[in-house]
Amino acid sequence: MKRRAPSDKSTTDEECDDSDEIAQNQDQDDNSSQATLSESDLAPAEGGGDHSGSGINNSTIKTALIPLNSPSLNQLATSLGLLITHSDIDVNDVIVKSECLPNKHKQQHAHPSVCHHWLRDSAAAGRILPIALYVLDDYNPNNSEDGSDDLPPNPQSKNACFRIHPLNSPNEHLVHALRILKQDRVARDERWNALAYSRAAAMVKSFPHRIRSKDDIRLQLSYDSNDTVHTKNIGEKKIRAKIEEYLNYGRISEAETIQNSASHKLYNALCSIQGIGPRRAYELSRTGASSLGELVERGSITQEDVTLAQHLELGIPRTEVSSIAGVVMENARTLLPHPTHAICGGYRRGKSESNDIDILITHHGYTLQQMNEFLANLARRLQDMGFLTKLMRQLSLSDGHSDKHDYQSTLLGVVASSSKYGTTDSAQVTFRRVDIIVCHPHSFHLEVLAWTGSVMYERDLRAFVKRRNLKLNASCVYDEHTNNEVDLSGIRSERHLLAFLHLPWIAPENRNCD
DNA sequence: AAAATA
DNA sequence: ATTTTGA
DNA sequence: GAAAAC
Repeated sequence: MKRRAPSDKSTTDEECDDSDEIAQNQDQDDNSSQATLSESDLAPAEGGGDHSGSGINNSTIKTALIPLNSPSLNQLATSLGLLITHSDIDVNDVIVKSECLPNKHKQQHAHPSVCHHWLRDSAAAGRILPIALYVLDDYNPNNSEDGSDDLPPNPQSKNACFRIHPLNSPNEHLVHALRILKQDRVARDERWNALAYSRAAAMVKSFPHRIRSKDDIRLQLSYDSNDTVHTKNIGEKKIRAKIEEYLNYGRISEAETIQNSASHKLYNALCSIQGIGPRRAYELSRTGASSLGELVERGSITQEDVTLAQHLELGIPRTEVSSIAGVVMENARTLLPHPTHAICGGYRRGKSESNDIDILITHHGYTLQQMNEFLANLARRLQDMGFLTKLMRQLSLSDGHSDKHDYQSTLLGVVASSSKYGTTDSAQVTFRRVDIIVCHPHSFHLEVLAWTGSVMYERDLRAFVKRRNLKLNASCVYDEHTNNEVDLSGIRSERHLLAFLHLPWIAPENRNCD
């Protein structure tokens, strides 16, 4: 994913063909975004007792940010005896100070109660969520599977997985400048600073209109009592200053300096080499060398690596992505009757050029074990025919099954893609990075979600569900405390999955947060 | 570097 | 003021 | 166990 140099100027529109084989049709009644609170939702939280604490006991004081434009939430908060005060940061928001149970951890209550995250999450979702997932006692995912209606996106959310991030932003320049700053922080091994810039860039990317002045930002966001604009993920100190500089002068001088520095260029070149990540690139780029060539001569890297990197740096047009996937699937079908597959990654997000090709394959009625064996066979087949030329992650294909079923379910490799009209024979081959992933059919939609990205979308997705004590990875969802896996066999589509997780449906083309 | 928590 | 930041 | 991979 990071393989893309700063010049990520995605060339424009190309109908993102929806030849996704994943069914994501789902009837949603789009009625009530002004959800009403059903009795059953409220009941468990009302332990009884007097008013000012009503049900929620008097341990700690937590705060939650709630948008004012959600009257039902305010009403709800009041009915629970929560204190609502105006924040001095943000006029459109209020701070709810609630007496709330300590979140997580073991509890020995006689009656069910919800953690304060419920309120905050409801605020984030812009609507009142069912409490089932927030009940602190035994959580049973099956009795809360109500959600076949999409939640609306929330442009003001701090979480990328609630916002819309189209492929092309009207503020591409600013976003690009922020990304350069991000890259620089990565290069300096300042991981968290880099994350902050990524978040800020994603936030800007989600603005639907061109920003020319602070007033433009106000239109989408909120301001505090001092008439100062405040935007989530854009702090008051550093990043705010950079953006103001941009608004005033049309550029961020630090970004330009970075972009012109030789060490920055060398660092990026190094990172594009397989097996060299931030750490080694950092080390090598400060050995005094000024070019890759020099490092090759010193023996730090090989010419072969450099040449391969040059191939892999080239964007892959959509047509080629689907034709490569076609070759893979054609061979897959000789080993497996009717596979289900999806092309994920940037392709699914609608990018006109991809950095690599992510193909996800499953099969109804197969176990993960069987899928893994299938993948090993597929790998061998693709290698034998000379299509798959390199395996980055070696699959141990000890054909005699030695108990140790150490087959893997992801294949990271390189294929030789003959650029179609290659009139000339040998020379017209381009090497492309391909990831082939197999999974259990029950986790298919979750895998699709995970392999579609973007990185920031995934990050915020997982951060968000974690606050409900759910852990999510590419292949399963489970309860953090009980370690019980959530049964996903009833999930019919990626969209259904998102509804199940109480997340809004963001079309893949709008997950381009990075 | 920013936001959440204590 | 300290902790968290995706898995 | 660190780095790199997604």
